[in-house]
Amino acid sequence: MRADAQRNRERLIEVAHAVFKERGLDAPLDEVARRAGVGPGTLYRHFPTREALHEAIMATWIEEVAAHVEKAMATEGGCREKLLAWFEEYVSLLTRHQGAAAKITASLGCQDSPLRTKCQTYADANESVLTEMAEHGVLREGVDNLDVCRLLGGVATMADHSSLEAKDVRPMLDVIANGVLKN
Amino acid sequence: MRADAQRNRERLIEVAHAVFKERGLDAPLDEVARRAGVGPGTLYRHFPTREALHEAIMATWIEEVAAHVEKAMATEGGCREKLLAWFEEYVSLLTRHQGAAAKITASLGCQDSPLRTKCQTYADANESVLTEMAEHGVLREGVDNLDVCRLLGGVATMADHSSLEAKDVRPMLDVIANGVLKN
DNA sequence: CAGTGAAGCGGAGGAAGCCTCCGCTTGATG
DNA sequence: CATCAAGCGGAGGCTTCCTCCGCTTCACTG
Repeated sequence: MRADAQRNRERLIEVAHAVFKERGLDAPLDEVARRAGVGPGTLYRHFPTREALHEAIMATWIEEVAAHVEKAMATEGGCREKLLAWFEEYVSLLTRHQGAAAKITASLGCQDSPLRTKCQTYADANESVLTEMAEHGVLREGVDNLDVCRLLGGVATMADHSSLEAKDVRPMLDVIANGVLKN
Repeated sequence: MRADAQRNRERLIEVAHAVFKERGLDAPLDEVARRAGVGPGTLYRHFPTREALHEAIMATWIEEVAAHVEKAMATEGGCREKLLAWFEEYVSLLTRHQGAAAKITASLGCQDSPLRTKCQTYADANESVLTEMAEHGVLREGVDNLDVCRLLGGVATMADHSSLEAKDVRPMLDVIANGVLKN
C-alpha cells in the first residue's frame, strides 16, 4: 500500500472513532470523510461498508477484553461477585459507543457478518468465565454461552437506548446471575 | 374533524400497518403516504412524527394485551410454566413489527415519550403477573417490574435483530425465570 | 341552493445522507 | 527524470425526510 493511502487509512480510523463516540455508530459517513479531510470516495475505497469501518474501530477494543476478564475475576468475594463483576465489564465494553451493543450482539449467531470475529472475542471471553464457574460447580446445568451473551447483549442494548447508569443495570444483571448460578 | 380528514386518517393508519409489517417500523413514510393515495403533507399533518404514527398503530394491539395475560395464566402446570408462557407472549407481542421491541422498551423509563401509554400497558400486564407470582410466594424478594420488563425487552430486541425463533428464545426466558423465581 | 370562510389537501422542492464514477494527481520505481 | 498504476476528490444521482403554500373541498348560513 502506498504511504499516502496508509496515512489516510489511519487518519480515517482515528476520526471515525471520534465521530462515532460523539454521534453513535450511525453517524453520517460523509462527516467522517469531511473531518478527516478526504473525499467520500476515499473513505468508501478504504471501507466499502459502514460495518467495515466499525470493525476497524473495534479492533482496538478487542485487545483489552482479556484484561477485563482478569480484572473481573480478581474481584474480592465468591463466584457470584466475580460473575457480576464480569457481567458489568461485559455490558460496559458493549456500550462504549452508542448503537454498538445491538450491532455486535446481532452478529453473534451469524457466520457471515463482518463483525463476527469481534463478537466472537466477547463470546469467548464470556465462555471462559462460565467455564470457570462450572469448574467451581456453581453453574446450573444446561446454561448455554450463546444465550448468556444474548441476554447480556440485550441488557446492554436497553442500557444504550435508555441511557441507563450502572446502578440501573445492576439489578438486571442480578437476575441473570440468579438464573445462571445454582443457589 | 371534517369527514374527508377522518377518512384519510383511518386510511393512513391502515396502510401504515401494512407497510410497517412488511418493512419494519423504519419504513419510509413517503411510501405510506403514496400507498394511501395522499400527499406527504397530509400524512405529516395527521402524524407530525414517526412516533405518532407508531402510537396510532399500536393502539390496536393494546386491547389484546389483557387477553394474552389470561391466556398465559391459563397454562397447564405450576407457576413456573405460567410465568414462562407469559414471557413468551410478552416477547411475541413486542416482536410483531420489526424494530418495535427496542422502541417500546426504550420508552419505558421516560415520561415524555409519545409511546409511554403503550409501553405502560405492557408494564402493567407484566406487573399483574409478577404480583400473582408473589401472592403464591414463589417470587424472589426485591424483583422489580421495570427490570423484568427491560430484560424481556432486551430478549425481544435480540430476537428481532437476529430473527430468532421461539425455540431459540426459550432458553433465555428460562434463565430469567430462574432468576426471578425462588427455587 | 348559493355563497363564504376555514379546514384540509397535494406535491414541489430544499436539505441531508448514501454511494459511485471518472478525470486528475501523486508516490514508487527503474 | 520519466512513467504509470495506485490513489484521490468531489460532482452528482438516488432516496428519504419534512415544510410550505397555493388550490380545493367541506360544512355551515342565510
